[in-house]
Amino acid sequence: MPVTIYDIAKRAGVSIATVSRVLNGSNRVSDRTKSNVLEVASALGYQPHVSARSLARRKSSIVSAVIPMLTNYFFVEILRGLQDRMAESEYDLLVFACRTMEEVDVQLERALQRGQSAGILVFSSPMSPERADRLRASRQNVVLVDCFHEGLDAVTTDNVFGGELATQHLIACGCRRIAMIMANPESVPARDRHTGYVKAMQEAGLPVEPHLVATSKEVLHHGYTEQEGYVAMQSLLKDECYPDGVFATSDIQAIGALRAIREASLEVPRDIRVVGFDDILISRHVGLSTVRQPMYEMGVMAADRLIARIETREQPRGQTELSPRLVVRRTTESPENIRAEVAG
Amino acid sequence: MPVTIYDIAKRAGVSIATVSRVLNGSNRVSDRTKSNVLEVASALGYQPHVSARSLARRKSSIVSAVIPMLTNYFFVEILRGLQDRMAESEYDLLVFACRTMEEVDVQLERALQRGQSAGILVFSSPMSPERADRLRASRQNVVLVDCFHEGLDAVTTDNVFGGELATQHLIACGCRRIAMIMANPESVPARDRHTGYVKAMQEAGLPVEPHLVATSKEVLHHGYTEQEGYVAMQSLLKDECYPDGVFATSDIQAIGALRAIREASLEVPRDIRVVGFDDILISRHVGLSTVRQPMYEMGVMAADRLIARIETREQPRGQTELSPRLVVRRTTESPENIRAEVAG
DNA sequence: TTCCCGTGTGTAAGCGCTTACACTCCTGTT
DNA sequence: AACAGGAGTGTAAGCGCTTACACACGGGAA
Repeated sequence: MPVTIYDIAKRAGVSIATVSRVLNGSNRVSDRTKSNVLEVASALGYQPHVSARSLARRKSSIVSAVIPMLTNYFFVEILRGLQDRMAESEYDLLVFACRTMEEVDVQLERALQRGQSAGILVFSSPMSPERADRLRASRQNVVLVDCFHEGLDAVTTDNVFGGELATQHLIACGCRRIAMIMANPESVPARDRHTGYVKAMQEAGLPVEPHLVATSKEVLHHGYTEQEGYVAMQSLLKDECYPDGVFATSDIQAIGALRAIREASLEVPRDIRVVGFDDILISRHVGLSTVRQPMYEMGVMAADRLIARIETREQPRGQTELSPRLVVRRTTESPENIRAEVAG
Repeated sequence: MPVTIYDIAKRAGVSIATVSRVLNGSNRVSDRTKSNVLEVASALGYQPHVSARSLARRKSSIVSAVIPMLTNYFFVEILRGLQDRMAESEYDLLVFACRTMEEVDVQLERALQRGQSAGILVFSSPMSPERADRLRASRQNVVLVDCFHEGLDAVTTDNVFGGELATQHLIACGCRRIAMIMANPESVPARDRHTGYVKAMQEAGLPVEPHLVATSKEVLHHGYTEQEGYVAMQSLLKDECYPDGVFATSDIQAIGALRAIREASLEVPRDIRVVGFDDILISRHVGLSTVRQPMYEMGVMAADRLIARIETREQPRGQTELSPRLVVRRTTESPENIRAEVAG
């Protein structure tokens, strides 16, 4: 049986109240007693009982995160930011990972059923009215990450802007027939990135041709997969007048696209330039130009948001939108530069 | 303030004991009362208070997992198996992710400090005597995953056998100068895979040449990175008499190696055959031959092990070793087959 | 009828901790 | 010398739940 504050109290010759006060850093204890108690506690190897503590304090130190597609580097990175910040504030992270989008509601329900978490984070899950209602009805502290609903706290990136950045960059590289590889339009970020694409094209006076947009119908991972990128690129290449630039809604799709291009014996960036989205680990090594999402920061911000909400219940909605950043690499460099690089 | 069993009791006209009994599925309650209570409970939207419950039951429903390098698909996949199984048994998963191996001890300490978890899972962390002692001293339920220590429960794969499988396969493909790309030897699995490599080479009567083993000294991720694989392969290619087969201790390293080979204008599998380890998602698309670890199953087994230990405290050590499996893809196929495939 | 026993329910004592309130000293005023 | 007030500590009442034990009731055996 583990050591309790009673054991410490007895051994230190004080009451449990005093022990508790010392452990909680109350200043209403004499220095002598304080150091004595601390000494005994560590000698006994005392570890507070989390459940008892949160029961008495009427607050939990556990935060639940519902994460679809954890296989995705993007989420892992957010998770890291989240956890780092949460740890600083003494919160622990319960992870409810879902493989598919259908599983989201199941896991969400599990997370809500636990009740009494300090808060819940929901990642990248399109907010149907039902889902949003369910979340609000739970009366728990909720923060959305990479998804949005007015009426709920959220941390997102400006995906429209990201789409613009990518497309403008391709245009600046001299591309004129710019294609887009879209994830499943169920995904709001995918739609937003497409909006940015259209906006940039129009601003540049380029025609937006529907057959240049390859849209995934895949349900699994909302089509954010290597395979879907590969297939999409293949279909784009069928056209004898193939595109000279491609913007994919994610790096992993872009990597699939690169494979299709290579297999078609075309060369990047000479024949086709490619820009992805996210900036996952491997992109740097593959030399993929991309729009970097500040993933780690998203985690940090989400944590801050949630903590703020937990500690001061009533407060205005907080909706943070972070800006993505263009990262230029080999897949959009001008061929001369690359030759120079290889030579150098 | 949330609904408690008192509210239900009052509304249903019974005592809290009865409510509790109903909620816990005790059969010592009449059917009438039972259905009545359940009705009231759901009408009120009752959600049990986890902390109160685990305090009263003297057992927690939370399991902590300490995971280094969660960025790695391997871990995510194990986590999935783990969580699926844990969920079935009503356990929730607290995740302590570490980016570097140094962080392991920090997170481990955090996990242990929580105390009163139902159990702790430690992933892929070399068991120094101190670490093992710390774990045992905590008197908590511990299961190691992908690492080993006599005296602690563990779920591992047979890495020596995996190394043999890979090497034997390369030999069977006709390779004679077989190189190995090693992660940091700090990693026990890496060492074991190397042992398997040596074994297979010797059994085939092939010389084990030290300069054919490129060993990473990288600390981050123990060298299980694309970049380290890339660099290692480059160094192997410096030799004018370069290898005709390469076994890498992980797929991600193998992918780095493929890039180096491509950049050296050599062709896989014609000039060099490559085998990885793990079978991460992308390997299938890249066509990388590999030794598949049953990741999901590892998670499931680890969960089973831990649950067994939790529910029946004293019992013999349980150490499960799973067998990896060879997966043959393009990077080791004979060139004719590939031509056939492309044609077909 | 009396006794026994099984069934269903209530009472109350915790689980380990926090914290309001009460109390005891001790110091510094007046 | 009497007393106010603050510092330090203890007592006890919870937090929401589980569960041992007690008890009431009814039916069957004697």
